[in-house]
Formats: sequence, C-alpha cells, structure tokens
Amino acid sequence: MLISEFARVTGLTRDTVRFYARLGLLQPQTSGKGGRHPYSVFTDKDIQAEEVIRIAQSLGMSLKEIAAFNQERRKGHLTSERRVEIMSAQLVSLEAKATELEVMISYVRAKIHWLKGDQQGPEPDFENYARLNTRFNADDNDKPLPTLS
Amino acid sequence: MLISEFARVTGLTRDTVRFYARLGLLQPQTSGKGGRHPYSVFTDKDIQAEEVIRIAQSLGMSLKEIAAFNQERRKGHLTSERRVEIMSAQLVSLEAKATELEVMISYVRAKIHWLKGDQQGPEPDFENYARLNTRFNADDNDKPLPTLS
DNA sequence: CTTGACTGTGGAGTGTGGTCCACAGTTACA
DNA sequence: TGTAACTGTGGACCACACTCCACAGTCAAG
Repeated sequence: MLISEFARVTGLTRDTVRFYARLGLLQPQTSGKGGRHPYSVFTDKDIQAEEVIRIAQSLGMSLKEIAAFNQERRKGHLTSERRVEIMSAQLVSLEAKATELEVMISYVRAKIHWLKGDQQGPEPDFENYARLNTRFNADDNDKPLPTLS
Repeated sequence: MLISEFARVTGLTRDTVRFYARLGLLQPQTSGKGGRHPYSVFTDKDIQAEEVIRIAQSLGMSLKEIAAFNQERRKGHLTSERRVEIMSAQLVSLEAKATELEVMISYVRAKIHWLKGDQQGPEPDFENYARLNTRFNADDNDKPLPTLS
C-alpha cells in the first residue's frame, strides 16, 4: 500500500509517517513508481511496527529507544545470543515500568476506596505505596502499610 | 529545606525544580528570608510529589497531566464525589497502560524463549500479542495464539 | 564589613516529536 | 491529452521539557 492508505489505517498523518521513516522506525520498500522520487510501499510488517511504536511511546519510551527495539524485531543480522541480551534488557526495563505502574494503581485504588468510604483513618499517602518497591532496602521503615479492604 | 538541598535529594537540577514550581507541579512555601525575592522552602510533601512526577513521567504522562493528578493529591477543595471521578479516570488510564505493558512483556518473553530454544516453529510475532487486547472485537481472527511453553 | 555561597528573575537556547506548507514530479482515469 | 489526485523534498514552524546564563539581591561565617 502507498503512504496515504498506510496513514489512514494507522491513524498517523502522512507527515508523521515520513518522519518515522526518516528515523528508520518504518522501513517501507521503494516502488518502481514515482520516477526520480520513488514511492514508498508499506506492508503489514510496517503496520505491526507502527503498533509497537504507538504502544511503546505511550509507555514513555523515546523514538530512539523504540528504533533500537524495532531493529531487533526486524531481520536480525545478529547472533541469537546478542538478540537474547537485547530483548532481556528490554524485558528488565518493561518489568520495572510494570512495577511502578502497579504502585501507582494500588495507590489510586486505595485513594478511591478511602474517598468512597467514610474517610475514617488516614488519607492514603503515595509514600506508603512507593515503599512497596523499596521495602527491602537498608533503611527499613516502621510505619505499617495501610490495608486495601 | 532550600532549593539546593531539595535538588540534591531528588536528583533534579535547580533549574528543573524552578521549572516544575512555575508549572505548579511543586508548591514550595515561601520563607521569610530572601527579601524582595523570598526563598522557596521545600518539605517532604514536595519530595513525594517529585516521586509521583518522576514515575508518572516514565509512564508517558505529560507534565500537564501530572499537574492535574497532583492537584488531586493536594488539599482538595473539591467534593469527594468529584475526587472519586477524577481518580477513577486516572485508574482507567493506568489500567489501560498496564494492559499494554503486559502485552509488550509477554511478547518479549515469548521472543526470548523462542531465541533460547532451537527456534523451531514460527518466530513470535507482535501482532499475535497485540490481539490479546482485541480478541473480543467484531472481526475475530482465526490464527491461533502461540503458546509460551 | 567583607566575601563567598546561596537565592530568584528573565530570557535565550536545545533536543525531541511532530505539523504545515509550497513546490514539483508522477499516476490514473476520462 | 488533460487534469485531479497522488507522490517526495526541503524548510519553516510548533509545543514540550528542560538547560544555560547573566545579573542582582541575600545570607552567614569570620
């Protein structure tokens, strides 16, 4: 498919598509058509790549990071050992994000629960949820964690 | 504490601290000291706020979104019904992020597993993991999902 | 009272991630 | 063959999130 159709199915603008292509995030084939400035041809692979871009970006990854990630998703001229290394590093960082996200979610849930109840007891405090990450640190804290129900 | 100490404990630069304060993300008290340009005084509350900023930002929220979130963490001059509404909206968006993150994580894990094995069978394909989100859509797909082990 | 380390203010500059536009070449269809 | 709809290129411009800088006022220790 050509750029306009690709833009339509992905919901990007043509400018953004070209922008991503310049950064190497999308790697359309060049068609025979278009003369001196050959037309770009996009395939399902590019649609998948765009999905990864959208999701990864919404999770706070920069386009540069996503480009690295995406290179791995494509034809790898790397040893599979190296690919495992790279994917494992990705996994660590994604899991770290997941942990932070769980902290945020449990905090927000506790706050909603507190607000919906009669607001007895202390207002949930982000610090206590942040500590879920760090409870095994050297400077252990003595405040009890609030229970959720 | 004054701005330099606050910057030191949070790991921000003084400029960034002032930038956040201008945006209302941090709301230091003003000290008696400093004359015409009173010194800002930061407390533990600001340290907590900064933690929320850092985490939320790493999860792809803009400073504007975080400001709205943070306003809610502070003294609420809003009804608790309104606060529940706002926190619930936050919760929905955080849970959506968590789902996307799980998709990414399961994809990366499958890829590592495939790479570590003898690479029999098809290379894991992001599309199949993305579909975990959308499997109940109208246009159901017929490809089976690959199993992880 | 000096001096060095701190403070705030205002403004310019940077990198990222786009967005807009004019222009010119190409294609497809009538 | 005309023409409308497409294509790429180059460059200006934008918002966001900082970052740097010069300058001037303030504080605290000696």
